[in-house]
Amino acid sequence: MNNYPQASRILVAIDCIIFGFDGKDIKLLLIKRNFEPEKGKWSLMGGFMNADEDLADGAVRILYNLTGLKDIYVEQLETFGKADRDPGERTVSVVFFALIKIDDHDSEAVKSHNASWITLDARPKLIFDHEQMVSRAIEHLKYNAALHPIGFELLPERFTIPQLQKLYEAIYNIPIDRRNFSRKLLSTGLLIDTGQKNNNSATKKATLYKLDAERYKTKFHSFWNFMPDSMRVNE
Amino acid sequence: MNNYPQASRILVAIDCIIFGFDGKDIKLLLIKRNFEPEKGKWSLMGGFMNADEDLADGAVRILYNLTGLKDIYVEQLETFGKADRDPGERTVSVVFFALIKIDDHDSEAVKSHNASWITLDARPKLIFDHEQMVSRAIEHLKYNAALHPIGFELLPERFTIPQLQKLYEAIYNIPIDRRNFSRKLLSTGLLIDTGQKNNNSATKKATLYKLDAERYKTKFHSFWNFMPDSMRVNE
DNA sequence: TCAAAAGTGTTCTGTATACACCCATGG
DNA sequence: CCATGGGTGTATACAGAACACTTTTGA
Repeated sequence: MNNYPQASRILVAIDCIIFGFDGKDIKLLLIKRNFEPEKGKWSLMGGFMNADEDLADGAVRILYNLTGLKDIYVEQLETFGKADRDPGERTVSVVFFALIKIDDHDSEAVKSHNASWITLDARPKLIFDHEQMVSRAIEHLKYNAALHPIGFELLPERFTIPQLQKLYEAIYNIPIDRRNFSRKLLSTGLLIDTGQKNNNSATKKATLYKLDAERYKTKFHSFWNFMPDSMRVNE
Repeated sequence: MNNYPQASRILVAIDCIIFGFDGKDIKLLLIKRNFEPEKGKWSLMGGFMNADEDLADGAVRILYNLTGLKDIYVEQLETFGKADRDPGERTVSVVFFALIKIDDHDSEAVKSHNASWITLDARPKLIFDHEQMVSRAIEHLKYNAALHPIGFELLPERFTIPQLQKLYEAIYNIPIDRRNFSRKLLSTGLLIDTGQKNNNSATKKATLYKLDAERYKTKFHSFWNFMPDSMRVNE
C-alpha cells in the first residue's frame, strides 16, 4: 500500500541518553564504538526503529540491550533532523532520556557493548550531533529535577535524605542547606520512613526512606519547587 | 550511499498545532480536508519532511503555507510513532507547537486550505492520533505559559495588561486578580510603556506596552511564576 | 571523649494574596 | 453624574532562608 507516492522515506534512528548517579557524580553511559560507521569514536547508545514497532518500544528495546533493565524511567526528549546530521544517509534521530539506578544495571551487557559510565565533565567528543543531544539532556535534567520528583529514579529503592541532597547538589553544582532541604522534602509527603537505617555510614546512621508510589503518581505532573529560589533565576 | 542496508526507511510527517487568541478565547487552526486520505474529516495542518530539508525548516515551510507567516513562535513538541498510527503506511509524525498573533495571519491562505479557527471546547474529532497531539499541546501550553513568557506570542506587538490577563484567564480557565496580576507583571521589567493608550475601550483607556526584546531573551529560559500559586497545584 | 554526620527548632524577611480606594472615559 | 474598567496602595499570612542547638555513631 502506498498512499503517499511522492514523499521520501528515510531512516528513523533512536538514540538514548542514559544518566546514572554513583553517590557523588552524575554519569553518562557512553559507547566506544567497535563497529562501523565511526568505529573507535564515542557515541550514544542507539539503533534504528523497526518498521513494525512503536517508537517508544524501540527505545525500550535499545535500553534493554545495553543495560538489561526494563522498567526504567524513559522520556522522549527531542527529534534531531538536520539534513546533514548523519553523513552516511539521511536520518532523523529521536532522542530518549533515561534515568537508571546505577547499581541495578547489567555490567556484562554494558561491557559487551564496550560502554562506560563517564562523568559529565570528563565526557569525550561524540560523533554526529550527539554532543548537542547530551547538552539538551543535561538542560532537561536540570530543568525538570527542580519541578518534578524525578531525582528518585537515580537512587536505589531505599535511600536517605542526605543521599538525595548529594544528588541534587551534583545536578545543580551548588551547596544546599541540609536542614531546609530535609524539611522541604518531608513536607511533600512523598517519603515513607522504612524504619531502617543506612549502615554505610561511619557516623550517625541516616533513616532510609522509600517513595510513596501513590502520591508520587499524583504529584508527578504538578509543578514542584523544592530547589532553593536561587535556582529559579529571575535576572 | 547506503551504510545501513538492513534498516527500514519510512515516512516522516510534520504536523502543526497552531494556537491563536482573539481577545476572548484560545483557538486552534484546523483543516477540513478537501483532499485524500480522510477527505472530509478534520485534521491538523501537516505534510512530509523533504529528503533534503532540515526538520525544523519543514515545519516553518508548512506553517508558512497555511498562515503566510514566517517569524512566528515554533517549538518542537513530540514525535508520535505508534506503528499503526497512520493506516495508510508506516509514518512517524513530528509535532510542532506554534503560537501566532491571530490578526497577522493570511486569511486567504487559510481559506484556500479550507482551514478554520476553532475554540478548544468546540473542536471536532480529528483523524489518526491528532486528537492526542492536540491534548498534548494544550498541556504544554498550560505548563509553559506559567513558567516562561510565551503568552506575548499570542498578542499583538502592542498590548495592554488587561488583554494579557484575559489571555491567561482563557488558558487556565480561572479568574485572576487584576491588581496582583498587573503588579507581578510589571515587576518582571519585561514590559516597556509605549506611552500610547488603547482606543478600543469604551471606558478608561489602558496603557499599551511592548516587550523589552533584550530582557525577553535573557529571561526566557528562567523559570517564572506569575501565575497564582493555586496553579502550581501541590495536592 | 571527640569529630563528623544526622536530625529538630527558631527567627527573620520577602513575596503572594486579599481587599480598599482613586482615576479616566463615554454615555 | 454614574457605570465600567484601569491603575495604585496596604495589611496579612505564609514559606523560604539562615542559623543555633541536640543526637548518634565509631574511632
